[in-house]
Amino acid sequence: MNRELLKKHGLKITPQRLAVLDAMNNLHDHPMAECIIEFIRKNHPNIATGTVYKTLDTFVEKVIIKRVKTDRDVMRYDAITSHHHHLYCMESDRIEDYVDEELNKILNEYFINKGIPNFQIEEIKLQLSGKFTDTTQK
Amino acid sequence: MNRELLKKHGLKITPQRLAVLDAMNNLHDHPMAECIIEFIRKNHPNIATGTVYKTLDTFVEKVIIKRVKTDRDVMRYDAITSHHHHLYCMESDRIEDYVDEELNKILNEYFINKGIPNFQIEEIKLQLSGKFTDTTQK
DNA sequence: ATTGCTGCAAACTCTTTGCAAGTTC
DNA sequence: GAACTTGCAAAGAGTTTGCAGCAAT
Repeated sequence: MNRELLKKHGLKITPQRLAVLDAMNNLHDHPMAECIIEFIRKNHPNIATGTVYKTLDTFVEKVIIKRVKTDRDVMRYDAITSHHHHLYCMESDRIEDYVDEELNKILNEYFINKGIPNFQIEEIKLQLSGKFTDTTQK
Repeated sequence: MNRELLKKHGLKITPQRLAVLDAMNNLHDHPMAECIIEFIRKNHPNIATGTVYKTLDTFVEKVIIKRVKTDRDVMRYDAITSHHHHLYCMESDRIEDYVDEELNKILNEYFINKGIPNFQIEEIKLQLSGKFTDTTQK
């Protein structure tokens, strides 16, 4: 539950923070701040832009969410779930998660054996660029 | 040579464009626009900020360079060389190229066999986040 | 001569900041 | 009541745009 999530990270429980978490749970497509604000304002019309940005920053700091960025556009945010990669279409600017444990295993083993000089790996993330071939636009 | 590169892409050869290309050749660390401008102004003090941005956009369009973006900061640019991945340190914000043909081969084979439903892959790129363990700060 | 490019400055977008007033624990 | 959080509005950074004049072909 969201209240416990906040408590766990030593954050005070406020309607604004709950609203941002709620938005993150409901907006699945790596929303940008603007979408999050728009979503929240439906039920909570007076929330300030600055508050949402501050809240998102706080959550990023506490690793409740992560930032995502493509080569083209503004900041987006990603609720933390399992370790996943991104499928990205340049044309539509759509981003989808891609989870593949088999791939993670291969990559982990590969780098454990090989290593990289002067670099200690903490996270391996793929960005697969290309085109979505389904018709349902998200 | 830079002049031929421009000609090949149907772009007029101008001192400003040559200067941007020269900067890209000399600045190896995925420079941001600001650094590029600063570099160029050493020899070419009157170049306009807007011109550099326009030139970079033109080059991105013609695929002479690419955009790179981390989760934190501004746009950076990357001279096109061979297919490479990125090592990225969150602390220092440093980015290095990582070239690994063996890895590319493994990834290509993996995805040729496996495929992704509703997605046609055009490019596979890794971002390896972690820490640089050498002392020479770039 | 034609087309394309540059410089300039103003405008724009997204994000951050400062602070007084209000909430949460 | 102490510490933190919010709303607001203004400022900031980075980037884009419009256009008159200039340069390249």
